[in-house]
Amino acid sequence: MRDLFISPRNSLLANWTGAFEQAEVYTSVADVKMGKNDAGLFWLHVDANSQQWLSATVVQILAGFSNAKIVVLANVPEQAEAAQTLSEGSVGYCHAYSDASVLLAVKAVVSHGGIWLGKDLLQYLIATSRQLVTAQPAAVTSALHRLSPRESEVAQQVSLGLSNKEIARILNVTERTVKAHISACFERLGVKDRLQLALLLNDKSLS
Amino acid sequence: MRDLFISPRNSLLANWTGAFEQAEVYTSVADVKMGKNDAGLFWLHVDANSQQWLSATVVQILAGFSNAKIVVLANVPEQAEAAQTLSEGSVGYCHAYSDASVLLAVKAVVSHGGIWLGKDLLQYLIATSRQLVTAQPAAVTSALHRLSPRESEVAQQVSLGLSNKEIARILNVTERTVKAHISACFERLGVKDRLQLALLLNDKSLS
DNA sequence: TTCTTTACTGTACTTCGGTACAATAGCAAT
DNA sequence: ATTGCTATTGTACCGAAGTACAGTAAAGAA
Repeated sequence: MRDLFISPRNSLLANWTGAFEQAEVYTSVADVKMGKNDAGLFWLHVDANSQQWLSATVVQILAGFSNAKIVVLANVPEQAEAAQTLSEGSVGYCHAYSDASVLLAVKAVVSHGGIWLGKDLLQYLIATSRQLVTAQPAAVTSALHRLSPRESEVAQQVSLGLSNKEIARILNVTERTVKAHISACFERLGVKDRLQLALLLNDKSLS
Repeated sequence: MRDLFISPRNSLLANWTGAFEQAEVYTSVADVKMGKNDAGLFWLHVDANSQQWLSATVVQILAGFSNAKIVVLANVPEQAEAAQTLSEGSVGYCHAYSDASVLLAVKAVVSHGGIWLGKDLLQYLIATSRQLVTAQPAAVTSALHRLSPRESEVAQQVSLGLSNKEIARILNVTERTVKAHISACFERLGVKDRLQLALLLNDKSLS
């Protein structure tokens, strides 16, 4: 099966030819020469905010080639976009910077009739689906419960966007103490910096 | 990675040993002898109406073996059961009568950090999730529209918690360029650091 | 009493984020 | 042709964030 990469830019070309020696790269579907019934795997490389182009391109490919399969490579993976494009007929959605071994696995799955999604996205789908059936308590509270009272307090201020200095002033302790609490939060919640802590406590984390 | 089949009966033994010569078959997790940090792929064979046993077993395995992965083989696949067990930490769910080639594919996927689901289940998940992930809040899209395409892309990666270095690698530009885009975002959106940018794009406006 | 957890602080250090000066180049509109 | 926006990169610098390796003090559980 031919591998046809449709990309507005060439930044990831090396990655693709590394995965598939026969990879063909185009900037537009219109450039593709292929029989209506030939089998082809289209890899659509999309930037953020390209939903319209993506949508139109998927329709165009599926209308023009009856045995085409489409996998979307997203620079900025997003659940809504994934759901949209999969419902329009794509059979895969993953990070654009996935390395060669992943691309090979994706091809193996979709060429056998499967659908490929990244782990984060899948778990998100599973989690949200379950919410529809059983309204679960927020994961946020369980995260906060793994912290000591003071740590929890500091964590919440971090998640509002306050700096260490500001938090220290508010709590009337030294900045060093704030750092100590924050480091403890990172350790206990398994995150690596204050931004990820904030995302976690704002319940925007996918992992 | 060892393949450990946990099954109440031996009816499918031949199938498994056909797929994995080294397959080990047990009737209970308690019989498994394995170091706490050894890597192992547990295949749990479940009948219909075994949700409780399944749930308990998954928890037991994940608690006892830190590098274990779990795939559920269901005699009677069911969406609710799949969603349940996947949310508890399983990384695969498929038909117990899947043939050897499928089992090998499943192993390939999960050993690379993926999740294996059948197509029906996936589409169910996508369909239900779409109801939840409709449109982004207007404030977010209007914020993104005040940025150039590249800036918007970078901003969204920031709001996922990525570091400058990671973003640079993904976009295949230098860290300096990423910094330039991010600074431009700050200026245009009137925020002062990446954390507030992330909160803004996650629609958690500051109080 | 000893052990554990929590809260707090100090010094020194490295890394990361962000800004201040730039500059080059493409592309589109006037 | 000039103007303006976008994308890119460079060097240098400063301050914030975070870690390493400490220590003190109080309270509650064993």
